[in-house]
Amino acid sequence: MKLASWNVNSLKVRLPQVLEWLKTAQPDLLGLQETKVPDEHFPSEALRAAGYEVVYSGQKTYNGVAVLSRWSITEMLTELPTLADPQRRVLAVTAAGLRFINLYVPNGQAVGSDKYAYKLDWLAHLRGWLAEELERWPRSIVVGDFNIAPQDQDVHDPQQWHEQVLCSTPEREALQALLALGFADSFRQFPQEPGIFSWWDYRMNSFRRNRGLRIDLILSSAALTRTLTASYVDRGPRGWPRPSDHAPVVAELHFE
DNA sequence: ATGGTCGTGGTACGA
Repeated sequence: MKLASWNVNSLKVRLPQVLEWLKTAQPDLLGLQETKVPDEHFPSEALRAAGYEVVYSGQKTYNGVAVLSRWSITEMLTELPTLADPQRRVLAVTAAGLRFINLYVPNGQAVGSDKYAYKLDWLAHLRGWLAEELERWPRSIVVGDFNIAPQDQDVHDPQQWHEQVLCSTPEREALQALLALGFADSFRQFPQEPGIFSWWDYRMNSFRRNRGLRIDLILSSAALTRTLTASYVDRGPRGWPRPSDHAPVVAELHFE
C-alpha cells in the first residue's frame, strides 16, 4: 500500500504533473492540498481516466483538498465537527481498509497575527476530532500540508527560522499534541539523510540551494506504524518546469 | 541587501 500527499498549489495548473506523477509513482491513495478549484470545475474525468476514484472539497482561489484512490471510497467527511469554517481544508475518507485523513493546515502568516491565532485554534479543534476518529478507526493515516516543521532538523536554517511561523513553539506543541494521541511521524520511523525537505519557497533559488522545510507529513496510528515499510519525500516533481512549491511525500505500508 | 516568486483574477493578497 502506497499513500501520498502533495500540495499542488492550483490543480488547474498542476493537473498534467499530477497525472504524470500518478503514472510513475502509482500511489493507492493521494491527498492533494491547495487545489484552488471550486467543486463544479474539479477535473474529475481526467483523474478517473487515470484509474482513480476522486472526492474533493474545494473553493475558488484559496485552499481546497481532494483525495484520489485506487480503491472505493466511503464515509467521506469535509468538516471539523466542532468548527464552523468556510475554508476547505479537511477531507477524510475510508478506503483500502483504513481511514485516510487529508489536511491543509492553516499557514498562520506570522506569529501573533490573526491568522496565527486561527491556525492554533484550528489545530485545537483538529486534535479533539482526531481523538474521536482514532477511536472509531484504529487504522488511521493523517496526511497533508501541516505548515509546521516538527523539529529543527526539518529546517534548512534553524537560526533564521527560530520562533518564526511554521517553526514556533506553540505550533510545534500543537503538532506534538496530535502525535500524543498515538500517531507517529512516518518519515522519522526510518533512517534519513539530513537536509530532506518537502517545501521550498519559489524565491531566491531556494530549491536549487535546498533551503527548505519539511512541513508535509504523513502520520500513522500505532496500528499502522507497525506496518510501515518506507517513508520519503519525492523531490522529483519540485524540479520539473513550472512546479508546485511542495514535493510529494510518500509512505508505504504492508498490512493484512 | 528587509528584497525575491508564484497563483488567482484582473488588485492586491495569500503563501
